[in-house]
Amino acid sequence: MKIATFNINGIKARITALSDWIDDTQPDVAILQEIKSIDENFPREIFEDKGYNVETHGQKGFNGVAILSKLPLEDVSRGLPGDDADEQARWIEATVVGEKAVRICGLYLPNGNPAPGPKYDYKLAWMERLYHRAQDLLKLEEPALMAGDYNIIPQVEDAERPDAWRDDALFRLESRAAFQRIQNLGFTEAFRACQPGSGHYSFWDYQAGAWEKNNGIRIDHFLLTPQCADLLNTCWIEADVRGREKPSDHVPVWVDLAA
DNA sequence: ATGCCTCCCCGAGGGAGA
Repeated sequence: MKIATFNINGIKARITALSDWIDDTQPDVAILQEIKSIDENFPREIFEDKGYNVETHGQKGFNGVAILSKLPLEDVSRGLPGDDADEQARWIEATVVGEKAVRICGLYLPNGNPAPGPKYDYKLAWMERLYHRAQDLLKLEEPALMAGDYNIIPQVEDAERPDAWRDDALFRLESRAAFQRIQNLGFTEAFRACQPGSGHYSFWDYQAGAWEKNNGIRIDHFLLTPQCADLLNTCWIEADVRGREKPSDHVPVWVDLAA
């Protein structure tokens, strides 16, 4: 089962690029972030016509997540538990049943800048809720993954210019510690399990020729439960998508599971 | 980089992103 996570930076602006990418790569499951659309305006029929089931959790103007799947999406749940007052659409989960059942959680973790400040407090509080959801997922002892735009640069080798990010919400020690703390529960970070070394990025800013200079960061991740990690064949970043016509500023990250 | 683009809201210019 080939599963991709992709922050598309607006479904309206990315319909053509996303549609072409789906046609070319044929993911079994595509986990999307920043659809920037309410559910009613998401062009679901474009993807249904390609054979995908579509589940969205959108809101007006920004944020918004979705899952596309060739296999049925079962037991769909929207919103990260732990704060009923949180109105931001950043979490969706569903079960996909192939050779094995896999619980798929799609997430768009808050950016958190400027840090410190209320937006950074929201990021850390959201990560605390994520920690608790991760704990509950582990208790099921089943294949499950949490994938998406984490807005976390895990290590210095995940940025071309780490010094420029030192005090940024994506790289501050508190942010990285919160991400590591979730992994320490027993999750496998799929890309690092497959590929050591520096220079592998999933985001390049639109500004100042970041793509041309390869001034990127790696912030889109897969975390796998032990039962899911046992199924991991490979994980890779499809970086060349960033150089295509009218690209998102993120590129797809993939896992191939024996499921 | 105190944002050099891009996206959204709409139908001008501001908020948000990372």
